[in-house]
Amino acid sequence: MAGKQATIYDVAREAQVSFKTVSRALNGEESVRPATRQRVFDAAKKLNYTPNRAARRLAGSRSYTVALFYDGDFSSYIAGLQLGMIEACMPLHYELILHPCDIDIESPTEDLTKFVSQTDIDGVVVTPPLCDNQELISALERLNIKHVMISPQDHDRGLQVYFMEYQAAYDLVSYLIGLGHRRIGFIKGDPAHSSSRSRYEAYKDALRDGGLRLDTSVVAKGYFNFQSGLQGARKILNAAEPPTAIFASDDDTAAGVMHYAHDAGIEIPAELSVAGFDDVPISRHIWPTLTTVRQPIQLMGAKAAQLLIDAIRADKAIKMDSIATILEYEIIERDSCAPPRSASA
Amino acid sequence: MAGKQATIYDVAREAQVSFKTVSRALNGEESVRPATRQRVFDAAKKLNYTPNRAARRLAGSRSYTVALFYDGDFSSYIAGLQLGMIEACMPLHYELILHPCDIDIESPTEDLTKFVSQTDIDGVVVTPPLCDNQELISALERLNIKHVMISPQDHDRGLQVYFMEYQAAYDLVSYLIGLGHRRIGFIKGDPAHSSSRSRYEAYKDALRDGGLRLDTSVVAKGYFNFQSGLQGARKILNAAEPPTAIFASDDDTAAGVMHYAHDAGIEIPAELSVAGFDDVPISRHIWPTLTTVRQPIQLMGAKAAQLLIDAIRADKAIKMDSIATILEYEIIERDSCAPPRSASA
DNA sequence: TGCCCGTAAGACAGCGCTGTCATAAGCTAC
DNA sequence: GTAGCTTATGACAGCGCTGTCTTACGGGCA
Repeated sequence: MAGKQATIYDVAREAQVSFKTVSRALNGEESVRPATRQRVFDAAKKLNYTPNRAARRLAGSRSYTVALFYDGDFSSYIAGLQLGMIEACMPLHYELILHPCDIDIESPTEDLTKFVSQTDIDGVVVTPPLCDNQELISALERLNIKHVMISPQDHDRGLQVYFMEYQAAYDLVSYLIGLGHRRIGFIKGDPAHSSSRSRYEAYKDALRDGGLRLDTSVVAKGYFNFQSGLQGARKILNAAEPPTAIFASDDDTAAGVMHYAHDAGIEIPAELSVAGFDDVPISRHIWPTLTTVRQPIQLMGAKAAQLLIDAIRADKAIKMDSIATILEYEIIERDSCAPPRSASA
Repeated sequence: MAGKQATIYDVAREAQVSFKTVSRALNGEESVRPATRQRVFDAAKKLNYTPNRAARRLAGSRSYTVALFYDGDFSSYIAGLQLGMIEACMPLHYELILHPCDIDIESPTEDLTKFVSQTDIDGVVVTPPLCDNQELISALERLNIKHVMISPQDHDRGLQVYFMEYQAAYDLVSYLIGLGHRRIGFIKGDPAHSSSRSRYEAYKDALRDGGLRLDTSVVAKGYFNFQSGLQGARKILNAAEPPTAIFASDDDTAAGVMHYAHDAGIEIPAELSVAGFDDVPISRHIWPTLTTVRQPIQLMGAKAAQLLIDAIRADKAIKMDSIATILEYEIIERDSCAPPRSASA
């Protein structure tokens, strides 16, 4: 049954090295010969060894714990990042703590400072829009807390994981244009998120490159949620000259657009094409199924955690060269987009 | 910044006793003179002392960590439980670990045994369907690991948190009958979950009590997912005598039903009423919005964590009698249900 | 051949607590 | 006043690791 948990001494005996060497090998420190390292790994595996977290924390200056710092609801986006992070943390024997930033009560920076001093974490993954909060990022740098940003605006500073948002949005709008749409509406994302801006820029650029002109009467503000979709659709579809397609900045917003269209008796995709962004589960469950861009969310979480832990370890161990990890996206064609009626007629 | 954390030695010096006496006083052990105890408390307070958890864990027998044990996807149901648990654990200085049970690779019992031996957790919250796995629950009892079950089948064994599933489902079906429906279809939940059975029983009982007869040609199997809804709807709506309403065992399934109906050109709710169960976000985003039963998921998580930690702390007497927390549910009326056409005509 | 130096591995001292045992202090009973 | 007991307090040894210092080894170079 549960037997006794193997200790570092057991592994040391098995691998015929001192326990300190086991510690070094397992923590990815430099000065261990590859052959020795392998022996240690084999022994650890054979004994099914897991380091005792309490002991590591007590003895070391590190806590072997990283945090996921987010703001707002625990959305499926955050859930996906969390799963990816757990996946990456587990084999490296790191723990993950979730930290919802209580932005209503105090500034993110204060909240973070308090949190870090209380929990003694080694690093943090910062999600949008917090990763674009200059004050917060500066505080992290000042406190010398390792951090990885997810999809930040500024790609030249710090550790980060992102994918080509602009390019993805550009491709999606181009796809709609390719379908024959000449009037394409847009619902913006939350202005606090930098990706909102890049998606909007991509939309404008794709229109221009497709020979179409920007008409702000079919552009609505939004906040990456269902409500925004509802309201944005109301504005856009009641414009003097309504569009034949709407690109919503995320899937929840797109769901809102579709909801409004259904209520108004507008057929999708015959009368209106709708495209979203993210590929969260709802995009598959909604009717008709939603054409969208797949963000590799879980993978981003995993990469972020890896990058973070590498950085933490690099303080005294193997140095990592990569600063940014750029991931692939994919346009998922489903049923909510089709050529406009005028084109097919 | 965060100053240096005071240790037990600092408190001992301040209170002019040995550090062991501090430990005793602070842990509420018997043999400490009241005056001494008071001195220790005052000193601890003055220095703003908090015991170091890593050290306690290492030296003592407890880990101050609990786990959430689940099987399958990280659904919004699990996410809700997690949030509730975090909420309850934080103020009690307990940590939460997520543990997805790798049911494909090995038996839940093996997986759990390995997990427990590796992580040294003090307790675990077990979600459906794992909480109905007799072997697993017996293993927990045998290993003397404190555990709380969420919505288990057997309400007479162990610690648990649940709400009146049967009653809720009964009420929902009665509501449909009250609307005038005489033929009501049903899509079952995953047979591995005990709640699937109670929902089905409730459906049958409500039909009977409403003077309707059970017709298995409008009952379909299901697995608490979108696909099941799609398939179940195909079977039920193509029956010789299709129903005017369908009660799906959960919201995802209901979303599948609605999807199929839309594809088939069946109007909701004019031609078909659809009801779900759970009140997950999709029920509000789908069109039309879904009538469902709200489970207090997050609250269940919080209560479960509380119950668990209480049990851990009260370790002295191992109580085998069950302690249950029963929570309230609520029927949420939205747009997917209406009187059947025949009744309104 | 001998010296220097870099690299791999070991020795050892804690980290801040808890558990166990030993001891000092107090208290009763004669 | 002292044996015989209870109760309060202290001493001490770890828990299983990490950090730092030290040593053993081997290769390059004059």
